[in-house]
Amino acid sequence: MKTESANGSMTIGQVAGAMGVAATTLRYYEREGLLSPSGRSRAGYRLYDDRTVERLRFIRSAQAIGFALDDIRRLLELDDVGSSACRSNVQLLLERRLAEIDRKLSDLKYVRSMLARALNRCRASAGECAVLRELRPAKKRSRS
Amino acid sequence: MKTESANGSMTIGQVAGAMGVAATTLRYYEREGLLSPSGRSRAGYRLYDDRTVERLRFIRSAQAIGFALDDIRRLLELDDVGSSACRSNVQLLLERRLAEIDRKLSDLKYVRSMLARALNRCRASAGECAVLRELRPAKKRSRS
DNA sequence: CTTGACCTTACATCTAAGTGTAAGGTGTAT
DNA sequence: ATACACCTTACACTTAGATGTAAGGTCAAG
Repeated sequence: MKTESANGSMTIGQVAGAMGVAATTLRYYEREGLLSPSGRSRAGYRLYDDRTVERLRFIRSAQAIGFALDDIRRLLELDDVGSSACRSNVQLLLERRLAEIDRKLSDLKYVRSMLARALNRCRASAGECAVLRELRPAKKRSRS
Repeated sequence: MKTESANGSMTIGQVAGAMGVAATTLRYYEREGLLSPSGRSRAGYRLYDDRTVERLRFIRSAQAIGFALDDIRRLLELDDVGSSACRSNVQLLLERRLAEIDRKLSDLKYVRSMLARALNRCRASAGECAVLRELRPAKKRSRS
């Protein structure tokens, strides 16, 4: 197998390796209509180009923040229709999604502040815990 | 059933109604060790107080931004040990989680910018689409 | 010209997070 | 005292998002 990846055609394994996902996952995404290879080799191997990689990055990011593949597919379809199709409901859907993202953003900030508060309480309390002291026998404690 | 909810004891249905989750989901969370009722009535009904509601809010927020219940349980456990337990690994875990949240934050910003860009393209393109014009027959278009 | 890493399809299985169902107890309003 | 909304447990089922398995084709290297 040619190990070219800067070019516009990489195999499923190369994409998978580059993006840290399983090749089977890419086939799964294809079945679900999220990500098609740009073409096939004579032997039937899937061939991907750089646009596909970008698309995959979007999918994984959207997934990481809690979007279902089904939602993500719809978002990608919006992008796919390009400038040619009707826009009235597209706009509406995008606006709803942005609002949803902003809700997630505030959830994220809420959870973050909870954890940060816990971490502060943790750091504030007495410097070291008993177990940790046990593990470092020779070091004398600086402040009683 | 007494319909008191400002007090420190509400039934599962009241909590569920207030938070917009199914009562069965609360029982499920209990089985999974995320959320216990503060007590039981003589008849065996679960009774929840305001702290439980706060906890539920955290669970739902964390879930919304893509954390698994399993992770959330661990985070809640950190909080539960309070100031009494050993802290060495707790601190480490909190720091890792905060880093993860910050990663999610950048994913969120990335996806948000993609959608916002799409929305802008959408708004910029020709004002109205054909279907929308069809639907409003009597209104003359202001800028040909 | 065969070995071994990679690819193909099709189908079965797994996990997380619920949801549904059955069979029964509770509490209060009429 | 009975209807009705709500609660209980226990267990089966569902859905999303993969993962694993079987049976085979492809290709560069030795």
